[in-house]
This record gives sequence, structure tokens and C-alpha cells, in this order.
Amino acid sequence: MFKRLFNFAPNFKRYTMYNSDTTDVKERILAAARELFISNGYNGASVRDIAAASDTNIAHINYYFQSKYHLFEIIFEEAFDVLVQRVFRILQSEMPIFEMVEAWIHSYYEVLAEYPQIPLFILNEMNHNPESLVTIIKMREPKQVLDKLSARLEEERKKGTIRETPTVDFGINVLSLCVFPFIFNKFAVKVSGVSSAEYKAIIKRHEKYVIRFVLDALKPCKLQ
Amino acid sequence: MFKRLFNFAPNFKRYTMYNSDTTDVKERILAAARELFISNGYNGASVRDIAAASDTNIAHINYYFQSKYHLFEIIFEEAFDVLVQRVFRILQSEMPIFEMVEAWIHSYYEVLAEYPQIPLFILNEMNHNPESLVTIIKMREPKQVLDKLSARLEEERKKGTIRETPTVDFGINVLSLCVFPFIFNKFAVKVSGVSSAEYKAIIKRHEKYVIRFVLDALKPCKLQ
DNA sequence: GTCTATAGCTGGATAGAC
DNA sequence: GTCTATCCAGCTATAGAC
Repeated sequence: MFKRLFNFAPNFKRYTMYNSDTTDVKERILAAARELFISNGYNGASVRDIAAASDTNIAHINYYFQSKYHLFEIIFEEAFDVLVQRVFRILQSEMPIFEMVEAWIHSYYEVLAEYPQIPLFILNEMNHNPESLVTIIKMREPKQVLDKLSARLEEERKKGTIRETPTVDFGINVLSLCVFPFIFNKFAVKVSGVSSAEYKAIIKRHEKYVIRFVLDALKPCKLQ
Repeated sequence: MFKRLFNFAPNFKRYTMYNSDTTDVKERILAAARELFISNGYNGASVRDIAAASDTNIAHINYYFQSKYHLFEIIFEEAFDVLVQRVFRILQSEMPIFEMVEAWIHSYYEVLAEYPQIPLFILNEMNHNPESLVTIIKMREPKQVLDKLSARLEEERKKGTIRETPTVDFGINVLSLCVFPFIFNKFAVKVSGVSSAEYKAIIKRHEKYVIRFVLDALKPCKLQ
């Protein structure tokens, strides 16, 4: 299930470049930790569970990763990069503005369809345990990305391509429309009784609405 | 901090109609449980913490509420009603459609400004512990509310007041735009470094954008 | 109704044999 | 590197004195 995580998380290589037999144990622990931490959060996943799921034992975990918390930080970093790397690359590209926005939304829907549990995981851990996690996030320089987006929006507004658009409000809207449907997944499925497959189809269709919504809000009336 | 919760949760009266001195102990436990469960989740809040915060002891909690889980269910029910009662009332009213949508969004922003932690709390507990909580939610008959909204949208579309609007997609959009900014609160504050007060101001302004966004998406072009 | 003491369990981490 | 046994801190719940 998490195999393809590697595509999005180059930093993860740091922990997988060994060639000895021990690599296998580390890998198995990481795979189990990924699954359990992201599903159940830090408190909800015990090292005992992780040891059992990876067919190792608690001593292995502490031998290779020093502590439960250190292992957790590695998983958090990975998960954050999954959500952010592709999107940051798009936001810093020089694509035409409407294409960029569409690619931005689409890449969220694509990544989140594969890893729907990550946003809730991150938002949760940030709520209960911010300090050391903030460091991990700030290293990715989100401010720089926001500034670049601001400059882009201002430039296009001057050209008359888009309306006056406050960057922060616009960013919150895009995030809201992309991320929330996935956070809401399990709630909706449990309460409405639709199957997970049906909800996936609903979200797939929903992406189109979101793209139209956002582009219409950006374009000045005369261009619509 | 949670005193005004009573306004939104009439069911809560069930637990507060006693007049003896013991009421005070129950009240204090409920107040502490409210705060701690909603901030830290079921696993993150221990009965020890709740006892300490309410200046009672563990035996009191079990005496009055039988078990930690039973106490939790009461808090969950209350919290759910806070989010849902006002909104359900608006969705079932006969207000003109555009007024209704604006009131819908506004009531979310108003309730969530006061209880910003509740959505994450509910989404979380639904993820980790759905079965018995689903019952609590289904008792509020959300399906009925959705059907009423569907009928309303269809009726207005026939009159030409609004575009063709799929109820579920529209509902998800409104929920996303209203709820996510609050879920995102702590993350944004910690990462960007803006103060909580500044973020509150951002959200306050943001409400206006959301209302415009949603109404523009509903209105047919000729009416804009 | 109140409160202390404690049972019984699960958590993370480590010592020490191999 | 591996694994068992164990420590100790935390948890919920309850027994039983007052």
C-alpha cells in the first residue's frame, strides 16, 4: 500500500541506502510504522503494534531508531513531503497561470486519492505536538512558495488576466476545496452508508467542480 | 469557556436537572471532560487528568458516569449538536434560497469561531472509533436534511433562480470552505508565525469571500 | 456520596545473555 | 545484531472503609 511513497519522498533515501541484511529489518519497521502512525496517530500506535506488524521486536525498534519519537519524526517528515513536494514544484513553475492553478488542484486530488489519511494525520499531530514538527515544516520554506505565488498573482492582475486576488484567501480556498473532501471521507461513508468506492467516484467528479469554481473566481467577468 | 455550550445543546439538560449538591460535582466533571476530550481526543485525555482538572477524583467519575467511555459519549453528542443544530434548522427553513445559503455559511463561521476545536475532534473520533458514534449521528437524521436541501435546489432550478446544482457536490463545497479554515488554524499559526488574533481576523474576512464564491457559483450567469 | 488503596493491564525502554 | 525478561510509569476501574 505504501510502496509508492518513495516516489514522493526522496529524503526517505537517507534511511534506505544501506545494503546489509539489516536494511530489511529497518525497512519492515518503517513500513509498519508508516501504516500505523498515519492511521492511528502517535498515541494510537504503540511500539508493540509496530513490532508485531513488522515481524520484529521492540528491541529492534529502539536499536535502529533510538526511540518511538525519533521513528515518528521520520514518518512525519515523509508524509509531509508526500503532500507538499509536487505542489510546491508546481507553484514555483513558470506555467501559464490558469494551467498552473488547474495543475495545483489536480495534483492534490491525485496525491490525496492515494494517501487520503495523511492530512488528518498531519493536522492532528500539529495540534498536539507542534514544536519539533514546525521545524521540519519550516525547512521546506513554505513562506518562499507563498511569496512566489503572491508575485505571480500580482503580475497577472496587472496584465488583466485575473481579478484582484488576495493570496492568502485564495490559498485557503484552494486548500479547503482540495483537502477537506478527503478528511471528510470516513465520516461521510459511515454516516451516509455509501460505499468507499462510491465516495471515491464522488470525489473524482468533485475535482472538476472545484477546478471550475476556482477558475471562475479568478477570471474577470468579461473573460468568462 | 464552555458555558455557552448549553445554548446549542438542549439534550445536555438531561444531565443537569438535579438540584442537590451533587450536581456541582457532575457539572465540574462534565466541564473538565468537555475541555480535555475536545482538545486531546479520547486517548489523549485520561480520567486522572479529568479528575484533577475538575477537582474531584477518579471514583467520582465512575460513580456518576459509570465509565470513561460513557462520559465521552455524552461529550461527543453535545459537541456534535453544537455544530449541527443551528445549521440543520436553517437548512430546513423556508427562507429564500440565497438568504438561506448565506445564513448557512454565516452560522458555521459563527459557531466555529467559538468552538474551533470541535470539527477535528469529531473527524478524529469518527476515524478511530466509528460504530457507536454513528448511532448518535444518525439519530439526528442527516439524510432527511439532505433530502430537503435537494428538493429545495431542484425547485429553485426549475424556477431559474439557480443553475443546475448537484446537492452532494454543493454540500461538500460549502462544508469544505466553512470547516477547513478552522481545522487549519493551528497549523497555519504555527508555521506562518502570524498570531492567533491575526488568523482570526483573516478568517473573519475570509467568510465574505466564501459567501461570494458560493453565491456566484449558484447564480446563473445572466443574474450575476 | 466520598475517598483511599490497590488490582490488573498496557505503555516505552533497557539490561544482559547469546 | 538479535531476543528474552524485566523495570517502571501510566492507564481504567473497583473494593471497601467512612
